[in-house]
Amino acid sequence: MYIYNSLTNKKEEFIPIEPNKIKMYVCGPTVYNYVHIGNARPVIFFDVVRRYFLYRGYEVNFVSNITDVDDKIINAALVNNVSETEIAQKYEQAFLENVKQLNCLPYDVNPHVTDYIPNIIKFIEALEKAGYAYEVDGDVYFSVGDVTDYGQLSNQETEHLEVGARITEHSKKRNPLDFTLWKKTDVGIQWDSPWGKGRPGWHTECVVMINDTLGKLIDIHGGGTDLIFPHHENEIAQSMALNKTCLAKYWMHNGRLMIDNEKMSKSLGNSVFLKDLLEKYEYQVIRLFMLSTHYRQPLNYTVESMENAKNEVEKMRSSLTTLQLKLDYYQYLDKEIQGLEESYLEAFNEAMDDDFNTANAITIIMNIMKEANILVRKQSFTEVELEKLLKLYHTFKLLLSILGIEFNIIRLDDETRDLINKRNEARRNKDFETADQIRAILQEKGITI
RNA sequence: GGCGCCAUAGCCAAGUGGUAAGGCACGGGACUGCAACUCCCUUAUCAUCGGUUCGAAUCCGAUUGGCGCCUCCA
Repeated sequence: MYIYNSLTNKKEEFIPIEPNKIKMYVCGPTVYNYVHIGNARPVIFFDVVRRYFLYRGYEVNFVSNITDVDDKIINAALVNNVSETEIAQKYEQAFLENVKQLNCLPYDVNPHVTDYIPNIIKFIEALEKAGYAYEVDGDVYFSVGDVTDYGQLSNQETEHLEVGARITEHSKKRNPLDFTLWKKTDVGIQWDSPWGKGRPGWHTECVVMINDTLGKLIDIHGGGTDLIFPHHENEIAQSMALNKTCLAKYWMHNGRLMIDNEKMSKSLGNSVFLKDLLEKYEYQVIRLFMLSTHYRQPLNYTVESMENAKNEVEKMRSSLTTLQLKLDYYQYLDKEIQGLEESYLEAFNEAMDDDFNTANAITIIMNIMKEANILVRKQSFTEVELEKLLKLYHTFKLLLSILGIEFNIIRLDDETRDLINKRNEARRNKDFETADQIRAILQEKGITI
């Protein structure tokens, strides 16, 4: 298996630190508002990464944080005249609900910054003691200059970064690239610390929570490309300073989601909340849309591409439904089979092993669908054909489930089988009125024939 | 100013040196009592120019256009 590593800018063979075990961490949202559809991309993609690892027999420990301390949360609390906790809990709940609606597997752990304040303080103290941090008037900064290789993830040279960096006039930083570890505050939520009252900066939380939940060096750290600099760069700097590790062996970054070829932003007024999209489209459609493009490419959200995905999902549903109903009708659905359609599995694995090429993986699923559709059209089936159909059915279903796409298809009971028989008989007798009546009854049960 | 990405049919999209996967939509046809579903057929030389090569969408250079990051951001 090969994974593109942002740290080296190369596809690298994936070798877990511990055989068959994977520790992965994906940066989660800051819960100051409902998440937008851009947030859904890493959520869906890394869920598929996890599902694929599980399918390949790995044990996966999947952690994603909830950032519940942040300026934006504090502002939202002030504006609405409620506590930060209230804001954070409301939007965290909404976020987790959306994640569930997207049919993502539940996270193993969702660490919260507010639960890690003592650890964060300890971590900053250790950095200070080791000479990588300095205090100025109650603020604590990380000294970027004291770390070698700063900029290796984002491929930035320190001197060039300074040109574009915004240097505030009264900056207390020794180096404009230095970032805040602890921020002295007078307003909003705050904690006591050796440096006085304040709250932690953004970049430390992830390192501390990763160290605590997963360890000092994990297999995969994921997030959007926009987090590469400065967030992930600063995580690495802290980890190198204290733990002498680059925190994660493989750094994976998904491309941005665009709306009509424009960046999604509040100022452009083109943000779309995930919750609103979920009202418009089934989760299968959203997932297929998100997975139809390779994860490192930018993905453009348009009404047209959503409709496109919707049509595809309808075809998948109808194909799988026909397949299952046929097998069920012939009392063959629950039969045990040995093995699946190996050639499709191999092709699927090959696509996914190549840096999670979901676009190609979807093509393989389409191929299965095609073969099944052709075979299932027959009027009657031999034992061999039924077995083939059953294999195709299970393979189809399995591969879809790795993409997190599942369909609930009704099971037939004897009564329904009877109805189907009666309808067939009516049609043979050209009694189309009865046939159509039965069809309507079946339709109501969710059975389209 | 620095770093980086992208440009393939109406649309989405794979392919990264050996002669353009797949899907959606459109059109034509088949099946059907009608319909839905399904099936078959049809659709591009890969932004432009130049170079390397027996051979390039794929490598190199230039140009044009679009985008991201460097400040909170998935």
